[in-house]
Amino acid sequence: MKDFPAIDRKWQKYWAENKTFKADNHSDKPKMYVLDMFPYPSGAGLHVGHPLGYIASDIYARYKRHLGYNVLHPMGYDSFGLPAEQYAVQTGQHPAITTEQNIRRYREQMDRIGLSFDWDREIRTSDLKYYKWTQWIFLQLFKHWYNKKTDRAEPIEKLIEIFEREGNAGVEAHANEDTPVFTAEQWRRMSEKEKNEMLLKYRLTYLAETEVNWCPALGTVLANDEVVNGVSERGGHPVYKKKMRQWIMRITAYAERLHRDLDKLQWSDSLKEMQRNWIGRSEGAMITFPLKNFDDNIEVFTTRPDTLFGVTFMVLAPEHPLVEKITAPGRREQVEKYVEAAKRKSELERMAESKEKTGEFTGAYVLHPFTGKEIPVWISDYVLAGYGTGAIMAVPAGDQRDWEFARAMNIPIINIFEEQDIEKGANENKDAVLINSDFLNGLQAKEAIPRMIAELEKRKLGKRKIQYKLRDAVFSRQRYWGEPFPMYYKDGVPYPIPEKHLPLELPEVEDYKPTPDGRPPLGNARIWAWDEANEKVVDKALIDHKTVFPLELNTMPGWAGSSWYFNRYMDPWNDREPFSQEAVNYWRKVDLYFGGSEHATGHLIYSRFWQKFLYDIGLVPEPEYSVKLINQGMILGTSAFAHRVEGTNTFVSAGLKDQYKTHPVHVDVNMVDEHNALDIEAFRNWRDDLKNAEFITEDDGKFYVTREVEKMSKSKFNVVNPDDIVEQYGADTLRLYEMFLGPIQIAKPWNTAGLKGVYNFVKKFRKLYYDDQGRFRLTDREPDADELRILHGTIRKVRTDIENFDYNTAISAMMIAVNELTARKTDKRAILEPLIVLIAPFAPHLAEELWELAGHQPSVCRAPYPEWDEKYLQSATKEYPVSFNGKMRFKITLPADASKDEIEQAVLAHERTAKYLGGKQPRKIIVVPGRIVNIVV
RNA sequence: GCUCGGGUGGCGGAAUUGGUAGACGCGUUGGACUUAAAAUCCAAUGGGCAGUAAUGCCCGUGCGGGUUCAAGUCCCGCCCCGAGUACCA
Repeated sequence: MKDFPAIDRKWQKYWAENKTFKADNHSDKPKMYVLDMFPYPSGAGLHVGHPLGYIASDIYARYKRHLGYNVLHPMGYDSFGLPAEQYAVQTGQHPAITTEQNIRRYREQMDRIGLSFDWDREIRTSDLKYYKWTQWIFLQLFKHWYNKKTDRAEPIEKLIEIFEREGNAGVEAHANEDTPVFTAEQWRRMSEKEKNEMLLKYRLTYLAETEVNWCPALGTVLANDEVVNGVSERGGHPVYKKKMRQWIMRITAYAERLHRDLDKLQWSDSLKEMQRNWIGRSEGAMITFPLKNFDDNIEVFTTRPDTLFGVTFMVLAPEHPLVEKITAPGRREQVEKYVEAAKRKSELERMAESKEKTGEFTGAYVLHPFTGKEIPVWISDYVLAGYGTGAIMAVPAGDQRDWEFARAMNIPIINIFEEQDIEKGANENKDAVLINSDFLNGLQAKEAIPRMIAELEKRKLGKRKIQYKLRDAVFSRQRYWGEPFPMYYKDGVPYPIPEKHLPLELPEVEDYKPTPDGRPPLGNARIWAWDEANEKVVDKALIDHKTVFPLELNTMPGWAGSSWYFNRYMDPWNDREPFSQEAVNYWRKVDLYFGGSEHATGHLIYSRFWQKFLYDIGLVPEPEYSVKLINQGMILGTSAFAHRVEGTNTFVSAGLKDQYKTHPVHVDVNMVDEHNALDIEAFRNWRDDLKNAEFITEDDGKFYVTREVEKMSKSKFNVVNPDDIVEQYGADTLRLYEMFLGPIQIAKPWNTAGLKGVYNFVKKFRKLYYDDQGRFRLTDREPDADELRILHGTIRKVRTDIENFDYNTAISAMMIAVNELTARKTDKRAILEPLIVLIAPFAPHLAEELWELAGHQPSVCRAPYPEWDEKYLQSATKEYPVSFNGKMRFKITLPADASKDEIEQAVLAHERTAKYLGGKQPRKIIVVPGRIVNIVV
């Protein structure tokens, strides 16, 4: 018998040479698209946690191939990214080289696990042939606008036509807030520059001076999902608000559809909920408050228009554009000081101080739209500039934050709720009955809100409004290692490079750092200007020339390439379009997507947005590319700790540590055995400072460590490398064990000791096919009823479990079957051959080996799963509901072909029946043809 | 704080959605084989009580109530853990 690693190598080589997993774009078989989120190839390589999702999807893909599907199961690399660039800054090595090395390592590790990818379709986002089309899609976004009337993206030419015909008054678009109204005549009189600037306010990707998350340490802006708790997700550096001219994606145009279509998705509740929260849809009203002594109004958004009569003050965000204009001369100094201070604070500081409410009175007043009463206008940083209008109507009786502010600033509070004590806090309960509220008196929020909105709309004081938390996504990064924007600037206005000249290739630079004057790294590129007349990239020294213009210096963010890659896999060789209509109409969408939930508010929302855009412009046939998604949970590390006696170089074993004052030290898990005993010699040699360490051992002379579950990471010395496992036990054992650990959706700790169980199973499984002399042997004898029951019961269980991704219980079922068949010394082909196919998705290497030994063509891909169903139907078990006097009481499980007598006997024997009848004999037991058992008492 | 998950042996986890709780695996204990160890195989393994024994009984799914012939599963009220989010008006 060959050892397992030898079998692995044999079949991995076979699959690669025969392109066993090549998917065809033309097939009569039903199609199945199984996709993993592609990885960023980092320098550290894969640890045992990474392949979890790949193994899970691989099992599904292989299983579906057995069932006769044409399976598309591709893999690639999200290969633009920060680490390669940071490495380049330090060493001067081109990021492409680092990336190439890392990819090679990833590929090697994936191959060793026996993953059935169609490598002919491999894509890399940093590949010229790929990012050509990322740039192309960017240009399409630039060339489209969002028409609210048709609720979809439309070509910008159509908008220009409308402008020329009738101006923009009748246009309902998702456009910038500050877009002025103009007539057709005004439009025609605009200069080219003015026209372009106007159109920019409508385009789905636009250039705008906006407040962005600026991270000085990384030298770049960050999208909202890249800022976590006020610091950068990568590196944890402080993040500040800063105004910059940036490319922005108008994702808010799709907010409603992104929200609405979540209902169509078979994602986990938590994932959908995360996206819902991120989109943050809330229904309410826009209300206009006229300013006293000014021509302007203050507009606010509120979800509680019913509390309008409780307003006692207004609050503007410090950044609100009206602040400067309306501040009274006597208040100017304090207000300016407050605004300055707010600007200087980092996100983190602003959050840290969130407990205490601060603010300043502007000296201005608005008039209450119904009562006409004067209401003071304040500024405070508890109102966010980026949400709603950046201004609120404050109702201290109904909103806790307003209540706190009112208390802090000594502003009066009007109670507008019946029988509610608002001495200690606001009443946010919507069931409270309104008082002091004119025509709303006596109503609850449920009726009062629509009443108030109707009244506001009637009097033209406000209107119904749906507000989203989702903001337009900043798309510019001040980095080198990303897709260049195919844009150049003429007269300060952006122009696209003609599509036929794509890709705009990333230029060489001498230095990957930003330029000395603070421009992005592409500022270091010499050949980086666009010659409009000759339509080519030229030396930027020529920029003085009339037809040569500067190119964009920013690059696209990491999520650009990952927002459409799933479509590219369908037709990755295409160099005339991103993918052919034929291919995309055949594969349509991803049938099953595997990935981590950490992408909920990043990749998974941006890619849905791009898919909807591509759908609008007729490039893809589905508005959602991934209806079914499985989130695999993380595999955690089990860290080991030795306990050092404080102030000494003496370590004390776990059982004795309570007798000393100690602190824990991470120990490399590879130096600890499965009983938690430490290899003291290895530990001493691990680091210089441990050479002379002393050890207080336990009575058995051993030194024990303590264990704790943490994230798997190099710095915690708890990383387990899949290569080591594969080398020792074979790939099949690793695959089975990762799946056996628990449900794939749940985070669970890795424990190498448990491997033994599945390794035994793999060995036992193989042993079934060999006689006592170690010869492969299958006989053609007829199987008996027991053997058939075991086989088909297992087939049923494993099949339903795979369909539900309950791989751990599927493996349990196979373990039971193998134990039972071993006990019976089964050697029949009719039983053991189907079993090979059953285990093949989990343990493909062993399955191939046995399948070949059994005399079949290699590659179990064409094994006849469906044929077995009939046999299964004959021998499977069924559930029989049992009722007492017609009322259903319980169910018994028996073979599907059980006779009437057998069922009667089973019911009588059933312990619970006897219990329920209290020892009485049933008058009669009726077994009805519909397989319902009725007991007449 | 809010939202969504989840609490089952020493451990990872099962339980066909209201029907014999603890499948399967690890670990542990005992046994077989062996000069010995490893490997392998067999048996036991939630807790308690009674019995020489086969076996029988009681208690047990975070806590307290409830519905039901029957609750890990459903309802009400708590406690704890995890994830996301954070002054979103």
